Amino acid sequence: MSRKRIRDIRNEELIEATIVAVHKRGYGVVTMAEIAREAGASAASINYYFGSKEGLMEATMLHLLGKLRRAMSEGYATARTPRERLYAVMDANFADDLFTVPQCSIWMQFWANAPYSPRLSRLHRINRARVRSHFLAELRALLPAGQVETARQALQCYMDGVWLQAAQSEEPLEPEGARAAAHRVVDLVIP
Amino acid sequence: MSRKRIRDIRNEELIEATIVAVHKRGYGVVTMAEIAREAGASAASINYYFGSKEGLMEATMLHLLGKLRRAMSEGYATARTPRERLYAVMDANFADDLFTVPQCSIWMQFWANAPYSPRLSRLHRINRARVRSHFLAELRALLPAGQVETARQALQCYMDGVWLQAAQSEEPLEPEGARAAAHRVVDLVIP
DNA sequence: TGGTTTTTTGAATGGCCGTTCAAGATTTCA
DNA sequence: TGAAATCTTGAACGGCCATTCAAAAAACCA
Repeated sequence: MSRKRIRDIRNEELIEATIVAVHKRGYGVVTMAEIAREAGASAASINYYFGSKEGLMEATMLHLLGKLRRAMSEGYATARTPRERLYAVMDANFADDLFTVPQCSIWMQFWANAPYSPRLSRLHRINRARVRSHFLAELRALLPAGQVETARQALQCYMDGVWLQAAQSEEPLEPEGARAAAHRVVDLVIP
Repeated sequence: MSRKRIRDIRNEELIEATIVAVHKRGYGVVTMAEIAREAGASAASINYYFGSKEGLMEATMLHLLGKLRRAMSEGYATARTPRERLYAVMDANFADDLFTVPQCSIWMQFWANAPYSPRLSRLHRINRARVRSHFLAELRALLPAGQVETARQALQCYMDGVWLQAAQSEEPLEPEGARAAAHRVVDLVIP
């Protein structure tokens, strides 16, 4: 029991430290030593737990993707109509505990590096396909077939674009405002 | 005369090589030697012309931003109505000689690294503000004041999102299709 | 053509980083 | 409690890279 615990605690601590350190310095520049310092540990212990720098990055993204997936499932559980489910997808992406500058930063770094790392690009593909199919399922119930794909692209690209912009922000974000704006965009696309 | 020429020729060659090399390997990972090899030159000569790796990146982005600005000006010259000018902004962003995988890759790397480089973030701010004001000017003529900001965000984030997605593509892009899709999105937002 | 300026580069410099490993500290549990 | 398993880390290793510099090569011009 305890054997599992320590590993889990360290994993979480190191992943949190990774998010902060990568946000501060950038994926390509941050060093193992900096991440370790952020976590109050040593660079060697990161390799003990994650095997390599790339392994740590993969674990960090897995952590964030899981958070996103869970947030989306929760929203789906209470939404009753297709439109409410579209809102729910947006709300999950702009949830209070996801839509923060450090996490948007990480996402940005993730996107930028996915093309050069098979392990990251695999995660990227899976996540994107999942969001895409959620959108399509709801839009098909709301729009004539010919408009579904345009609307999906508009909404999905909008979400990515908002994150991209958020990663550049020098002030704390306003998740509530982002959700409200996203709802208005949904309403714009689905009159 | 010739003195100017050689410098200009090398600048252009090295910038083209930078686009290709960064696309292949990623900004954070690509080395001066790789860029030099792509250009058929030596790493030392890059420093002779650009002073440093950061200088080269700045010059490369300046080059791309210039291309975008010129494409946008040209489109504006022939557009007659606000809606046509919105199309023109989109068409410039998805122009044949801009909307290619290597160039979208560079843009992605640019976005990801802007927060960590004052020189890059300055360029980023300037460009974003310019696009923003173009959008606002046209949208104000087409929508009630209360809807302008939502529509602007929808369109601008859409553009960024499309580039973000394009940077991940493993096949050549279809600029014509992207422009058509962008027009449909404009029509969705401005009925 | 010959001297001057501009361009090019190979080699040297100085530094940094991810990973490994052995040894020590801590925790576990019989 | 004491041996075994787990965790932690300082130090060392091997490698790589941006930048500099002196000297050669090329271009220019009088």
